[in-house]
Amino acid sequence: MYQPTATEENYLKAIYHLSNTGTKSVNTSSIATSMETTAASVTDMLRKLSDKEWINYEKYKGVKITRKGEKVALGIIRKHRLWEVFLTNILDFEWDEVHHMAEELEHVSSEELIKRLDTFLGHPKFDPHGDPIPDQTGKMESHDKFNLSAGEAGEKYIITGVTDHSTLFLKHLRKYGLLPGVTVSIAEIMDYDKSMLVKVNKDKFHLSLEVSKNILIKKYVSSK
Amino acid sequence: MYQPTATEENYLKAIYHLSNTGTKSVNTSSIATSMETTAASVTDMLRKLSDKEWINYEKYKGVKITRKGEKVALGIIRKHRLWEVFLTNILDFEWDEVHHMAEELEHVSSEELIKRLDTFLGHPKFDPHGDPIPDQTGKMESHDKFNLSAGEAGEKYIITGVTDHSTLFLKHLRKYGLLPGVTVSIAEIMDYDKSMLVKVNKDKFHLSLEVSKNILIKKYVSSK
DNA sequence: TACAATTTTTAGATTTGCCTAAACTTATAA
DNA sequence: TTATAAGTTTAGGCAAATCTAAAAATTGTA
Repeated sequence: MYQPTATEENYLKAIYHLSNTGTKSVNTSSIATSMETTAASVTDMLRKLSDKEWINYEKYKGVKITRKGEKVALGIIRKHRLWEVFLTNILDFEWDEVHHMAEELEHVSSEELIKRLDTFLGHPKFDPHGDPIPDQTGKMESHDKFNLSAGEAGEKYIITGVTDHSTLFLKHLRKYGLLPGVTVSIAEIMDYDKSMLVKVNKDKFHLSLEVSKNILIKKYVSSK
Repeated sequence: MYQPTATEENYLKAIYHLSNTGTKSVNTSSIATSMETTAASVTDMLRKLSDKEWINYEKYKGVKITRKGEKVALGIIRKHRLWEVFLTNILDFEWDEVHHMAEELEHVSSEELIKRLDTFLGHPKFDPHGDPIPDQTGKMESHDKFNLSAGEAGEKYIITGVTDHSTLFLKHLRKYGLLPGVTVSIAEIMDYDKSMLVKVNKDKFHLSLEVSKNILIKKYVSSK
């Protein structure tokens, strides 16, 4: 059993995320893009990760994360998301401010620390962006989410998350109060560009398809 | 202005601490000992720290920290001690468990994070071991402390800190409830070995000189 | 199918932080 | 005062993570 370096942890996290977007094996260049580095650097690292059995790697054939590697990745994702909850709920940061800090905090190694942080925060199931927090064994909730862009006029929904995690997008949504947990109803969907008029409390906003595609929702059901 | 690496921060912290124990300039081997590395490695690093003007370094003549370097060191010490308060007061760790975790957390870079943590914790002036926490400008309280070994029989004191920060010593004191803030009175001082009988609440303990030398106290004054 | 375009890997360097061994300074003691 | 001990620096190297440029493999297409 090896102790991954912070860099190795970041590669495994990236590979894990890329594995879950497409189903097939992940290729070098997509990792390079997501890590903002070169393909050559990725190849170097893939050999190392493979030696340590966190991935299965065959030259020119791409990468598949192993169960061991997935465990490492889920551990990091758990830490990242718990720290995000801490930063927003306890230190009052906005949801668009916490990512970078959590990227540093996630590499603090103590398991006991994260266990106690989890307890202190009340065992949260989702982070401020609506992403599920894995438990110590790596399990997490994944309640059926769909895009606001697929919602119907006249219907009422609850925001559960986002698919675009960029600061720009998160800030944009914050301006309208479009945060996880908030109830929105679709007043009207425009035929010509699929943009929509939505009602949040007493406010009405016009959302482009670009925006609604990146908001995740679930059906509204009264009382929880 | 350079951004120090975590390693550079650790060297500056060590040099700062060594500067405050003795008054003269710090030598290579004492840094090597405290960093648990070799003299050769230290020499390498001293050149780098000197280039960045965090220390004044002359070959064979030892090192003096500059005002710039002191600022870096105090920033790290501030972070370290605030995180220690967080770990003990909020996450309920014992005072002998927090050092290693704080060593990692102190290198998380966000200034805003530490500012908010400070506010959340209620602007504590001392860490769990009684060491003063520098404020944002580097200032800190340094209330006159003296060693329990210099206390007098019959007198009452309040524990304010320790000079030995080893886990072993801290655990030992915890067993007796000898923590900062606790009131102790000296019942008797043995002539032959300077060991003492102390009363803490209703309990009486025998403390060796070895132990009493490493406990810091102030005079007891009723109400506050 | 063959060759051009794309993707991936290799080769060779660089930087940071560390090491050992050897050389060099400074301090100490006969 | 000079030899030896103690402390410090230099030289040469290593591992991790990165880079650019060049070579090799794969893929796509005429």
